[in-house]
This record gives sequence, structure tokens and C-alpha cells, in this order.
Amino acid sequence: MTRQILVTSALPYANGAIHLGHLVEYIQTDIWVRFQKMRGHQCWYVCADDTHGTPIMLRAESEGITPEALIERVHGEHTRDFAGFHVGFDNYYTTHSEETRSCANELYARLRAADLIETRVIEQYYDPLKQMFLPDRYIKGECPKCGAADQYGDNCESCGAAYTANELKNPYSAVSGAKPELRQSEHYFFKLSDRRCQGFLRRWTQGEGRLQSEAANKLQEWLGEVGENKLTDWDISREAPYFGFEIPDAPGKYFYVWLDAPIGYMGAFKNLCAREGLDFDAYWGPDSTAELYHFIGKDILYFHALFWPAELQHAGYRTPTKVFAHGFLTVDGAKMSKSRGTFITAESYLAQGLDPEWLRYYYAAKLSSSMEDIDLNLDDFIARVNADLVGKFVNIASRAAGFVVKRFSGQLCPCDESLPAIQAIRSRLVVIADHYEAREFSKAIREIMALTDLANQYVDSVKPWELARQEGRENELQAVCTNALNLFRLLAILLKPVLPALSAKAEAFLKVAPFVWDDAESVLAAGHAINPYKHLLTRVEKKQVDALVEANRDSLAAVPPPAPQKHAEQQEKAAAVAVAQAAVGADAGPHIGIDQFLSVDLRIARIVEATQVEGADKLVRLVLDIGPLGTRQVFAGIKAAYEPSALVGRMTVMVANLAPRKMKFGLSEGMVLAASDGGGQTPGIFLLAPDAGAQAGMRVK
RNA sequence: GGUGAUGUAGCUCAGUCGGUUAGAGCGAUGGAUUCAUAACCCAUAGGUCGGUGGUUCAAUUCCACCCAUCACCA
Repeated sequence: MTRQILVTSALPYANGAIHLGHLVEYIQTDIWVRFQKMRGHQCWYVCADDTHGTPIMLRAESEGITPEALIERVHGEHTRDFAGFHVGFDNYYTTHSEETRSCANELYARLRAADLIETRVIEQYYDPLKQMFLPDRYIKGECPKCGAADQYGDNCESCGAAYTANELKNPYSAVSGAKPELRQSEHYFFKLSDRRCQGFLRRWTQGEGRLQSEAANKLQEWLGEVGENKLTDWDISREAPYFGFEIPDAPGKYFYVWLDAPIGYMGAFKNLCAREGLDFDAYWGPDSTAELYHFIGKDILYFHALFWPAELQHAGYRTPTKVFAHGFLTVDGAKMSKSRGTFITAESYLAQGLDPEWLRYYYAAKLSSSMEDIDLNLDDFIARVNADLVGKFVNIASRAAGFVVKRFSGQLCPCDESLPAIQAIRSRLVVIADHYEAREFSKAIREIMALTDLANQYVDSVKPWELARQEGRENELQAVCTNALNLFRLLAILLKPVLPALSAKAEAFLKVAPFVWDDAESVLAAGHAINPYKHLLTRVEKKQVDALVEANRDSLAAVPPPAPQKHAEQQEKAAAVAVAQAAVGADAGPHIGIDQFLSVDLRIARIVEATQVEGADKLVRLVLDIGPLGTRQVFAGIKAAYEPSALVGRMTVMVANLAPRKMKFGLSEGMVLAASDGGGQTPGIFLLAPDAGAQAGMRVK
């Protein structure tokens, strides 16, 4: 029976590059989709860029371009990167489309009709300078609990306390630095707390096979006990200015990016329907018999297993058949890191000349159906790809093809289907297919590689190179090589979902039509002729991987800090961090060693003299007392912020071993430490000062 | 802080619904071989199954606590 299947991967956010963490999901999904297609099912794979929200708006602004221009450029980059890794979308669209807009409007209207939309006035911080409401993540201030400075508006990184932005002390806008004011505005809420949603979700999330058991448990936790009303309503609107879709009956208010993101699945599919002549309702209507699967990262389970099905259900659409969550990617056992060079972009991987199928294979070899994180161990990556793919798999074709082409013009004789190795493959077909279907790719790969070992053992046992030296044994030679090539073909079929490009080369080499799964039931006919063998796959070299890491080290200062996967919600914090970092003047950059740090001689200094410098716009001349080290003259560019007379007597911190520099106004013998916003968004210069008790000349470290 | 997941050979991972000698691939070592991008084949070594206690005739497997890593706490 031919199944009708619609598959999605989560929409990547349109303000950053695709990296190896993202690729886990797209490769996982692509393997599954390719498997379904090989099985002869009608399977559509759609995805899109997630293009709306504050981070996009601010990012575009900082680049001096329109959001439309930004998302168009990023769409091009994403499309290129995915194609480079053979991710075969049937449609890679954008949420900034008329299809998505109309789907969003329709879904919203239906929820409204179902009395599941409610308006409520809420009080929120507003940036008077920037003239916009600030998401919590864009407000910083002192933690209400422990008093730590520069904490975000949702929780404290110092003491871990959770609170609302309104509770922060001395709040300021991370966008402009301005002091935000509380303003009221009307927001639109999806009533997730409604009894209907609760009841529905309790049933839906526990549906057989709907979610992985870990995910179902998590959902159970979020839902709470029966009677316990743990779900809260979801704020789905944002005030202008906002880059997104305006809510039809609410001028100046926009759908929150997370509302239209999953609707982007619909929009992308609707666009595909127009192109392919498909019936949208056959897939999304309440009576749809098609299967709908969402592949997502475990970080966005909440959206896909609570909000999304509840919305669909009550807006009269079908709900997802299953939601598949995967874990995060670590590299060499740790979070991806810019300073270590393990925050690797898809673009750089390809640009450095690494083969995308190496990564596809490695991921497949590690992926299971669980939500566990997977680790890309770079040394293991090299060893495994080389051993399995080049040493074992490709080697089978390589060691048989030469004889067949040279001695028999590429012609094959009948294949011995009773061969134990062939029988072994046949006997494992169902098991392997089941593993693919269940997304147990690592198990499938394990099986296939065990069979590959059998194939090499077979070649070793029949010793074609000895037969080739003996007259009169040509038939035997042709027979064993034919068998070996058939073994290779069968294995290539099994690996095709993982290695589409390599399989295509194998098809060309063997001169056969594109493999489908059922081809594994047959063998090449006697008399069939193959092409001369060309290398199907090169080895990974350590130096290539080293170069890749080097190329990614610290090369991404402009993008948000590393994280396994980024979607709109999480992006807000990342973007806020980026904004905050820009405000400090620079990214944290690569690490330095303790020795390097200790080479800077920082000293507590007492300002004993401070005078205007005639003819200098920014400089103040300071004479600093650093105790046993005597006094130093320093010219500091702090005139804009400090009246010289007010500085006399103050304690501060200076770099005592900075090489003296001759300036127009005299010799500067060091540097005082002061903070300022290199980006110019927060005005002011802030001289450092030690706590009371510090004495002039003390070492700072 | 609370909750959950994970922690098994140098590396990557299986596995044990408690039961005689804990498995695979890679890597290492030795051997064999030379058809194959020095690949392949055979063999050997290597683990107090994160730590400490407990339950049991018996625990790596169950329980408690601890440590480490990761995640969630919307």
C-alpha cells in the first residue's frame, strides 16, 4: 500500500548561518524521507526559513538593510547549504509568504470563532528611545534576588532565580541602553488553559507512538495531574514595530513569530500544492488519511506537542501523526565553541572541501530514535568514515571491478544467489528497513557494516587475484567478481538513504537505473556490463579536519553565540547577548592562557593630579601614584565624562607595564581602565574603581 | 535549587526484565596477504560496567546517596 506522507523539519531562523548542529536534524529527516521514497511511498518533505520577529528586525537594522532584504539573502544561503549536504526538500520556502499569511489568518480566525482567543491588557517595558516594546530578553538590570548586575529579564545567570522583567532592579534596554518605562497594551492570547485544550492534549500526547516515551513523560510533567491546571495561556501578539504579519482585526498588532513558524509548514506545503497539483486539504483537513510527521529538536517540544496540536485541533485541522524530537550536537564532547573552532558552519565545511556524505554517514551511524544528544568526535569521525566507507564498502567494488573490466570487458556472469553473504543480506532486509522506519539509523548502519564485513571476507576467501594468475580458471574469476559486485550493489542500495550521491555514482558505475528498495531482492543479470571503476569516495584526512576547525576558530564574531540549535524564541536571548556584547565593544573572542593574562601588570592607582590638556579634545592628564612603583604620567581619553578636578584623590586601576608612548602632549606611561560602549549605543565612559581598602600599588589579578 | 536523562575497553557504542568466562566496530600489538586509495583477512591484548553504601544465595543490571555531563523547570 502506498502511503501518503508529509514530513517537515523545524524552520531555521533567518538571521544566522546553518551549522553542523542544525544539520543533525535536516540529515536525519532527509535520510528518513529518502528511505520512504525508495520504498515507493508518496512522501513530501517541506521546510522554510522562519523569518519574523524582533531579532530579524534588529539584525536588519544593524546591517542597514530592510528585513526583506535580510531574509532573502539568508534564504539563498540556507538553500545553498542544504543543497550542499544533499538535503532533498521538495520545497524550501519562507514564512514571509502569502501562503503562510493566509494560513495564519485562517487558523487565527477559526480559533477566534471557537472562542479560544482572548484579549488582555498587559504591562510591559517600553524603550522610549527606540520606541518599541521590549521582549524580556532585551531588558537587563540587577537581579531582584541576589543583586547581580547585567542580568536578563527572565532569569539570573548568577543565582539562577527566575522572575519577570518587571522585577528587575535598575532596568535598562539592551537595545538602546535607555531606561525602559512600563506601558500598557492589549495583547491577544491563545487560551491553552481552556478545558478543551487540556482534555485534548491529555489524550493526544499519550497517543500510541505519537511521541517518544521521554517526550511523552516530559509532556505529562508540563500538563500536570488531572485537575491541576498547569497550562497557561499563550501570548500570540506583539506590538508594532514588529516584522511579521499584522493581525487582521487588530491594526498595529502582529502575530508573534512563534505563532506563524509552524504555520510555515502549511504555507510551504500550500506552495508545493500549487506547483505539484496536490490537494492541500487531503493532507491538512480534519479527515486527512495522510501521515504528518514533524522532526524537531528537543528544545522546541513545547511548541510542537502543546501549542501546535491544540491549535490545529480546535481550528478544525488534522493533528500531527507523530512528532520526532532529537537531541543536540556536541563536538568532541562539548558544546560547540567558537574559540575552539568547533562552531562549524555548513558553508565552511563545504568550502574547505570536505565531503558532505562523510558527515551524513557519521550522523547516521550515531542517530537513534531517542532524544539523546549525539557527539561528533572529530578523531572518531575520521577513523569511522575511512574505515567503514573507504576501507570496507567502496573497497568491495574497487577490488572486483578491475578484473571484470580488464578480463571480461566489464561483462558479468550469473550471480550465485545462494552465496551465504547474499543470503545474509536478504535475511536482514526487513530488519534494516524496520530500523530505518523507526529512525534507528545507528542500528541500521551497524547491520549494514556487519554485512559489508561478510562481503570482504567472501572476496578474501575466494582469492580472485590467485584465480587471475591461473590459466583455465577464467570462469571462476568472472563468477567471484560478479558475486562481489552484486554484494556491493546490494549494500549500495541499503546505504542509499544515507549516501545519495555515492549511490548515484554506484548506479552510474554499475550502469543501472536509480536504486529502489525492492532492487535488493534481485541481482544483476548475466551479461550485464558495467563501466570502468573510478574512485567513489576519498578518505578524510586529519589535516582537512584540522583546517576546518582552524577556519571556524573565532571567525564568527558577528553571529550570536554558539548553541546547538536556534529558533525564534531562543534567538531572542542570543540576539540580546550579541547586542550586549556589541555594547561592550567586542566579542569575547578566543581564550587566552593564565600566563598571557598575568603578563599584564595591573595596579591600583591613586590619582594625585588631573589636569586639562591644552589643545586635546578627549584627553585628561593624570598623575598616578602606584605606591612602591612610584608615580606615572598617563594621558586618558576620558575628558568627555569626567571633570579633572573631580578625579583627584580617586582610586582606579592602571596597566603599569604598558610600553610608554610619546604623545603630542608628553609621555604616557600606562593606561587607566574604563568601560565604554564601542557600539555607541550607551553613551558614557566609566572609570573602574576598587572596593574600599585597596592600596595604591597593589597588584590586580 | 527542583525534575529528568546519561556515565560500560584508548575512541564510538551495543547489552544485561539480577545468574556460569560483559560484546561489536575502530584503534593498538602480532601474523597472513598483495586484487584493492598500505585497503582487506586471521589472531591477541585491553574493562573492579562513574563512586560509595544497601537489598539478595547472587548486582554492571534493583534501591539510596554522592560525583560528572547534558537538558527541562514557558
